[in-house]
Amino acid sequence: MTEPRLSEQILNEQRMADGRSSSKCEQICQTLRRYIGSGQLGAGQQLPAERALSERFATTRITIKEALSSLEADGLIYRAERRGWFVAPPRLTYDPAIHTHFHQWIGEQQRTAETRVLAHGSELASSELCRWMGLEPFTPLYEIRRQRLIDGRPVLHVSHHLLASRFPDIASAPLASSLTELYQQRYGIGQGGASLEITPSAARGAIARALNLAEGSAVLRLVRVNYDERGGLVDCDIEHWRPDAIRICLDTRALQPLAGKLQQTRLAD
Amino acid sequence: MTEPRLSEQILNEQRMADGRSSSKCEQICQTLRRYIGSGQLGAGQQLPAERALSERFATTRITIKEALSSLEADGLIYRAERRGWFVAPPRLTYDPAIHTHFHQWIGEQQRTAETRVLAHGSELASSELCRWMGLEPFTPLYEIRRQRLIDGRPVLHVSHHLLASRFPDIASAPLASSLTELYQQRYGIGQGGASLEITPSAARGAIARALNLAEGSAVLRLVRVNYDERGGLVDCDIEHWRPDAIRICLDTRALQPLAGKLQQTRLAD
DNA sequence: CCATCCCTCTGGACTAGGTCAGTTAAGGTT
DNA sequence: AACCTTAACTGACCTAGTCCAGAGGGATGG
Repeated sequence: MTEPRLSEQILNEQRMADGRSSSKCEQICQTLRRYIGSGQLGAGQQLPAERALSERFATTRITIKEALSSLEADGLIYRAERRGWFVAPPRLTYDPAIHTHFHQWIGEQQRTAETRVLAHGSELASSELCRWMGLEPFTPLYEIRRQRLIDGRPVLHVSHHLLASRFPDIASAPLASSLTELYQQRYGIGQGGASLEITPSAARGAIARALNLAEGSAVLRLVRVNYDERGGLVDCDIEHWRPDAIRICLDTRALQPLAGKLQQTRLAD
Repeated sequence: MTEPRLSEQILNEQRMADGRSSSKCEQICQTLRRYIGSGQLGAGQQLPAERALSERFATTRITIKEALSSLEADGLIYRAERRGWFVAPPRLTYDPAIHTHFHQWIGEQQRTAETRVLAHGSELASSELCRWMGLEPFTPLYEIRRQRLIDGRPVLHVSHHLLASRFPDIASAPLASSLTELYQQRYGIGQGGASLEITPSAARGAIARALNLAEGSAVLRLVRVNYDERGGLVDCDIEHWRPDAIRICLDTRALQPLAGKLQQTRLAD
């Protein structure tokens, strides 16, 4: 038997995982994980302060911090800047193919949504936007930066970049509600699919602040270029999600019959 | 003017970002970022040791570590356990709709690929697998754990779970090459789309070791349930990617004409 | 009733070291 | 040429604090 077999190898691994005295940091993680898993710490509940935990686990705050960061990366807990650590609520399911209104979509998952406009104004397309949207340099755009909260917790920072030519007088519109609806009702522009780019990234500056995250902590970046029903360019959304807040689900079975068409579109870009 | 305007607000922010003396950690990040951006540190090149950096930046190793971790989260650099820090190569582009063979796909992006079998053997479907694959409890499966390397660097840990009934005598097959090809040539099973779930997660145990990552560091988990051309279930892959190694791209424009069908499929599940 | 001040609690950021365990390459041995 | 030993070097992981700034609650004053 030259090949390793699961029955031997994986059992060994499990034995190791159980038997081997793992690092202190990992022990703390496991303990907290069990508390959360068993429901002794419920969703939304606050954890003891870092200082308190470091005493109870007989270690320093740095080690506790590392353990908490690790659980945070896993999406089990989240931090609220200078307020404490909390058990994370379940993730939202995001299906890029079904683009309904944010508030409706959240409502369907029995959660409450809120949108705040951070800033908005005219701009010229940056080189990155030109690449994503396939634009000429110096194309005028209109930028809208928004923050979205679920159950009172900020989970998303979006920067919308609209084709200025298609959205005259957008500044006077109500920007805190659904843009999809606004596009449809005021400009007669409907949804006709999008091209997406999903990249694990790090939060910096305004984005970190908007999401209550530390500088440089991991986020999920989602660049979304939206098209109308006739395939015309509409806008580009740069979304930064708290990594614990979502799960992206999609199904390529429906795509299959059009694979040829898709590849043509890609080559044409 | 009650609404905030980008021209004021965002410029202020930029001024702040420039003018405000940011944290030491952030300064280190920026300096290294510039070195990498300008090409003074090229892809694959090793950074000075943490101790050396802490001297040059006149700070402690903990601060340096934090800065490096932050750049790691961004995908600019990566660590090789106890060997040092290196500038990360460009990300691979992963299109879930176009499922070609791993080695071919990597080759197209001018990189070299390698696959290692870690373990394999029979198993019974876990409760999670039952949920993802829509199986009855106690369904026999065959698990194959593999590690995939690009340009010699481990970037992916996959755990394949095949329907044992469809793959008799799989243990004797060459598992280090393409499974897609094996399915087709030996079992006459082709690719007919998949359902995906993308979740930011944390690496633990064997996965962290296989990817040369620290316990609890961020990874991208991709659960992929594959179907054949007639919509029959084939297998489920649980992929854990180094977050700096990929970028997921997809296009829902091709999906649009079939949106009705997709929703039906979803409801039927 | 409401605004304001202040005080306490929280995490954020940092210093200044330490020990331990893999990795690696150079040198020596067979 | 193939193997082993060794020592230097690396990050991993840890201790034991300090100081700071934001968040929030309670007391106070209008």
